[in-house]
Amino acid sequence: MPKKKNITKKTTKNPKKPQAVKEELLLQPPRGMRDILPADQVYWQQIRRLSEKAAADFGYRRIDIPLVEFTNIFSRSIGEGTDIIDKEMYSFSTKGGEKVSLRPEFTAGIARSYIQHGMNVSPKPVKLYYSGPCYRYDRPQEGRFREFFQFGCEALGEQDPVLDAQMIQMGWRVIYQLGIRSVRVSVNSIGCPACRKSYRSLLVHYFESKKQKLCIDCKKRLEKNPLRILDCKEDKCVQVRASAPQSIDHLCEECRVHFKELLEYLEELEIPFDLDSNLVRGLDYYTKTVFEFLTVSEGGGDAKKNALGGGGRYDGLVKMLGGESTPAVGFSLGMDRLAVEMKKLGARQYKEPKPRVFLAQLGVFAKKKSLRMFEALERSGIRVAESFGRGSLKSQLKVADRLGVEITLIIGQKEALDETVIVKDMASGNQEIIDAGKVVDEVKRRLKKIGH
RNA sequence: GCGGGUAUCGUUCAAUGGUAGGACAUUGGGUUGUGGUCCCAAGAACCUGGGUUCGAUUCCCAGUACUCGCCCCA
Repeated sequence: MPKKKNITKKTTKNPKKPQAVKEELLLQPPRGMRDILPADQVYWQQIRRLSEKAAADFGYRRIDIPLVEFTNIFSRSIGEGTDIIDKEMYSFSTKGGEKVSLRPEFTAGIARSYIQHGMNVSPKPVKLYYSGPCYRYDRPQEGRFREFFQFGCEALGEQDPVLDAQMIQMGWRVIYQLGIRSVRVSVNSIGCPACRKSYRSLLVHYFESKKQKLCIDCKKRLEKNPLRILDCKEDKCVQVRASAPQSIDHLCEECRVHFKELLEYLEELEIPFDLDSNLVRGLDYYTKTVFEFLTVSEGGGDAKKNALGGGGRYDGLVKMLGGESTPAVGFSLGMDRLAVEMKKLGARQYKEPKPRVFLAQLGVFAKKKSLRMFEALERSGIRVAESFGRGSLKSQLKVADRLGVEITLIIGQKEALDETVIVKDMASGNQEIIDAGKVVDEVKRRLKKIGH
């Protein structure tokens, strides 16, 4: 009785002012985060399978690295002045006061691991692949999330351009095999630090003279990161740079030869590529080769380019992080974008293994027997479905039917006692009673007879 | 960071200034231990906070999310 009073008091008096503001419990993850539900896994599984197969085929071995690294691992390698570092990192301090960040990409962490574990003494090149989530605090839109998944490969310790070609070959192959036939590769060379420096001053000199015609952002870029002006989508900047000096015309001899050889390899591989002198890429650590994988989709009148992945050579990165000078090259693919593209195209999906047998039971005793029967069937490699939680035979058969199984095994009270099982052929509806001990062999025989 | 659009059962669509209806899906049933079709039933929703109003899911504003585009990128 007194309880009741309390309750009414609470409910009638409180609504005016909620004292302690309860934090609202939102039944959704933070912005840019999302679940990948079973229905979509048919694409993801296909991506995982094909990409890992390609990595294995080319001799790459898996590496897993932490999701969290010290912030300066990223800021030093990717570079201050890039959007990724300046605006998009999930950075925080730990209770111990360490400044850490969720990885916005893998390459920096892999270079760190390479140095830490002394991989420089391993046979070269050290070939690694990875996949997993990355985080960038960016504005979500189609195919872009704050938590996104990358697959990628890195080859460290080899400077031969044939590795650059292999990277492009692998990335291109994965995308193509996933059914995205419209994939194109754009390649460019931004040179080594030496030739880039002189190219850079040429470029600055050029843009300086046309500064008035550049957009606001590009005026800033002119000081911070002039190469990125080549990336700008603003009309006026596009016009201004049309006659800007191009990096490939100003490569040093070594870089020029490197690039020339890469192109020859690509021709040999018959991979369709486009030279794109404006391709720069956002990260600081790139040297020489840079490339991107794009799809071209018709967006009304003009074709829209959509980046599925990219990569390049980063000969300076390992040294930047304190290791010995190590040439390296890698690429990564945006798995989310691949999935989006596959969905659009109605690309081939991973086929989930389907059960061919259903096990139905009636009554407590039979249910117990079924548990053993299920295990026996599974162990002999027969995929079995069940609905042990359901009581009526009718509803169980309904489930069996929906699953499209070929055979249903029925164990009722009587069969459980007799050590028998009813074998029902779902297509014809015919059924027959057999010895419980012979179920596995009988089912195998019948499935074989039916075939696929 | 900037602009446009959207916001109703799990999904997809309706209607409505007086608290909402269908379809698909789900669960149960159409006698006792037998599926597909069919029939019946049930559960299940107005993003959040303000404002206008006697009254708002509906109108207005803000927030948030989603979405498209810009920027950037995978």
